[in-house]
Amino acid sequence: MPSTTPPAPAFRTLPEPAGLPEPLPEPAVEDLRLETVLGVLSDPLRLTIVRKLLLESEAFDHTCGWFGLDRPKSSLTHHFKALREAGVTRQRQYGLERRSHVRVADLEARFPGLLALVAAWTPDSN
Amino acid sequence: MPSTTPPAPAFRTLPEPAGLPEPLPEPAVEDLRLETVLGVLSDPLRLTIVRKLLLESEAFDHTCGWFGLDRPKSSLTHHFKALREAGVTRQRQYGLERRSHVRVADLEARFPGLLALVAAWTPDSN
DNA sequence: GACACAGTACGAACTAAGTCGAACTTAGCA
DNA sequence: TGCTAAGTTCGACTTAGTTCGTACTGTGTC
Repeated sequence: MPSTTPPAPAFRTLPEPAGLPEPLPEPAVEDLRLETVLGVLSDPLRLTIVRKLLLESEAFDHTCGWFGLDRPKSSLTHHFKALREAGVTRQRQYGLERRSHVRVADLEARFPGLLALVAAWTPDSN
Repeated sequence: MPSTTPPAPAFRTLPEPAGLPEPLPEPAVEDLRLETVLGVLSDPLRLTIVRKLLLESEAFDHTCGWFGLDRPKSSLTHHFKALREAGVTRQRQYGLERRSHVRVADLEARFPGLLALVAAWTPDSN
């Protein structure tokens, strides 16, 4: 065989900085529900958000604005809240900004392999 | 370590019998969409159906009645159709009966690991 | 204090999805 | 021929979710 594909890099996580604000209310790891997580990920905009966090993170967490999504702010609030309440992302308040990151370890523990599918997803056909 | 957990049994597939009727209309493997599949699996009843097919199949495919679901027939038709149109199950008409089975190979090819999550799912909490 | 800014909360309008009864279709069988 | 059973189709209703405008909250800055 000419070249072997690497095992599964998929995505990486950045180390958690010290002295972070408390996360906003979210479900505990053991309360994560597969049907809820799948439901919240069955939306292209939210898949885009999670995928971008997994593959293109430049920092530990990111504000809504960083994603460059062309939707009214109230719509974005709605989707980021849905992701957090399903347990897919964690949000922290930094002064004015509210930053999100994916709960990689928690999701891998409960639903191993799910995030790799999100990372491999592409918006358009295919 | 006392005992190593087996790699990933998860579920098995039964061989396809010869001379089956043509499958009902369904998306091709390359047309399977992650967001659609996740959406159709974000329902406890449909997760129950797919999980039961994966873990408790007694034959290659099964009728709606086999599942023992306590819902009106028109509701069941709706859910089985949703699963088929999302590409999760394949349905064939045998005389009066319409039997379903999971498209294991197709789903594993497109979304590896997804079915293992469904197989590991449990209806109530956790 | 006044302002700009990031984001939320609320609510209304709209859309998609679930639920299910009733009527229909079709195969098998007596 | 007519019954029965498996399942569909249709339509009405209900529920849940999306979208987004407007008003609001809280922080930092001048």
